Amino acid sequence: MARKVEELWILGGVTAAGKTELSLEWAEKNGAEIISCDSVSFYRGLDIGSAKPDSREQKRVVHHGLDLADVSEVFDVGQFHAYANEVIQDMISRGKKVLVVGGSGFFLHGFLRPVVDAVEVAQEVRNQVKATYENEGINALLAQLKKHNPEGLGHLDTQNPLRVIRALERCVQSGRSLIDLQKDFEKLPIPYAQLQKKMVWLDREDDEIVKRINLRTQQMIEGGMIEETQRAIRDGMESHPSLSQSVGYREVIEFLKKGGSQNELISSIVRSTRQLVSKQRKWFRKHFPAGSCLHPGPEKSVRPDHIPWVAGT
RNA sequence: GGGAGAAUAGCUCAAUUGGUAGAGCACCGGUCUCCAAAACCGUAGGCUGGGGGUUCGAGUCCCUCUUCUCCCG
Repeated sequence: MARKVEELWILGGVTAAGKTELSLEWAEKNGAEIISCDSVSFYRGLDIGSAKPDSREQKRVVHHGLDLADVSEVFDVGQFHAYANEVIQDMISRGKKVLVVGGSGFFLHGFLRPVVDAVEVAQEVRNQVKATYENEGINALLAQLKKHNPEGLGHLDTQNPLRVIRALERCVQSGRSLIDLQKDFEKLPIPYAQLQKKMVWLDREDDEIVKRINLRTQQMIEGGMIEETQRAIRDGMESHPSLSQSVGYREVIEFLKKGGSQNELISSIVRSTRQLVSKQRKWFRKHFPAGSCLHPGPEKSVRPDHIPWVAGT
């Protein structure tokens, strides 16, 4: 008698492809709860610009992964997966199906492969490395890194300040070399291995996506995204290292500072949203299983019972 | 009608006294172990508005045509 294997349903997809509606329909029919995997929807107050499911939609299906942090604090992939792990255990113990929905590649990656190790960098180390970078530049960081890594820096992108900062933090914190840390990292087990992953990602023809992005951006601005951004700024979003650079909010912040017409604002948001879609497509093609791209025709929606789920690893 | 200026990559603009056209952005491709909707790297892209002239050599100087902008009537 085989024991029952629980599933982890993962619905990915590019921005504006229609993930939200499809996820609600599928979850309703299957008695699932949803874990949102959207790096901007994690934050309280960022509702319109992140296209967060609204209160009516949240009433249709129980949602997790929304409103977990303030815009002044960083909610990183490690924290997200600590959270997701707990929520998933709980959902399974309550007999609920688990549906992960989102378009944030790096955060989705954490369901498929290890993305964090055990090294927890203390705030003092973080501050110290940051101060060195700000006062002395990236070369000072590389010099320190070389002391910690007589055998070389492995695959580190030495031109990318963020990568170098992260690398040095981990070396200082752990007292170990990058190559050493890398070896341990490679031994980490596949996450959520006890669950059978069922994956699909939603995409649409470019013309169709552009139409949807145009419409949606217009609606966001009319729906109060500028005011939402002003509130978020007041709550400290600008001190957040990546949130203030996120698609849409970045453009509104610039609009608030430099002015300009609303049409220019909208077209700049549309442009960066299209860039995001392009990056997302590349990510899904590379990291999701072959054949897991769901591509409805123009103006078409997908029947939730017709989703061609593909087994993931 | 008269005068002035401009025309260079998809866009905005560079190019010392005339010496085989560069950058930013966009596009396309790629990287990434806790800021990832971020950050970083790379490729490609031009008969320099058309035609003629001067010169060893013209984006650059001269003539002409076209288009656009501004000013005066």
